[in-house]
Amino acid sequence: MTRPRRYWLFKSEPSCFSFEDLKNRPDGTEHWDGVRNYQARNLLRDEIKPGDGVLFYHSSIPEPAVVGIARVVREGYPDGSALDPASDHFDPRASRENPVWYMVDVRYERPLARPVTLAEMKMHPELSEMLLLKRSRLSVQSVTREEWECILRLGGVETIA
DNA sequence: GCCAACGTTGGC
DNA sequence: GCCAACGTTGGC
Repeated sequence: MTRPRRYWLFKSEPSCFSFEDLKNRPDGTEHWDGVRNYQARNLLRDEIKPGDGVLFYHSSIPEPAVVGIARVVREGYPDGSALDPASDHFDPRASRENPVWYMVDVRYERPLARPVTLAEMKMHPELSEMLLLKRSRLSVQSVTREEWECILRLGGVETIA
């Protein structure tokens, strides 16, 4: 297990797709599709690379929290759900020539020994600059190495060396 | 369920 | 290019 080069936080509503759901995938991987925000799209298309670390965050629940760690296993490629009229994420502007939206693949790595809640993050001085606390709606966002290590520590996980 | 924040759309 | 209207997200 190598140390990730860069770190990210991916949000998901567990009623839609949870960390457990990722764990239960036959190969532990999932296409991170359906992201429909340009800033997040740019990260998925251009910045997020295999080997990068992902904090898996559960949103829109009574106690929002980072619950586990995943790993990027495939870099950005066109999000086919935008082309599928049957998909909730269908976008008539997207085409094969101009995919508009991108996704990456992530793989389950490990749960935190205990979830790190949003309330806890808000109280921790080291995390006061986290994008999560400033731009709560951005569903894919960067995390600094210091923030990553702080959250793993709070979550009872030894830093991946 | 409410509401603030914020991204997108479209008229001008 | 501005900005009002509108839609969505997400914490509470």
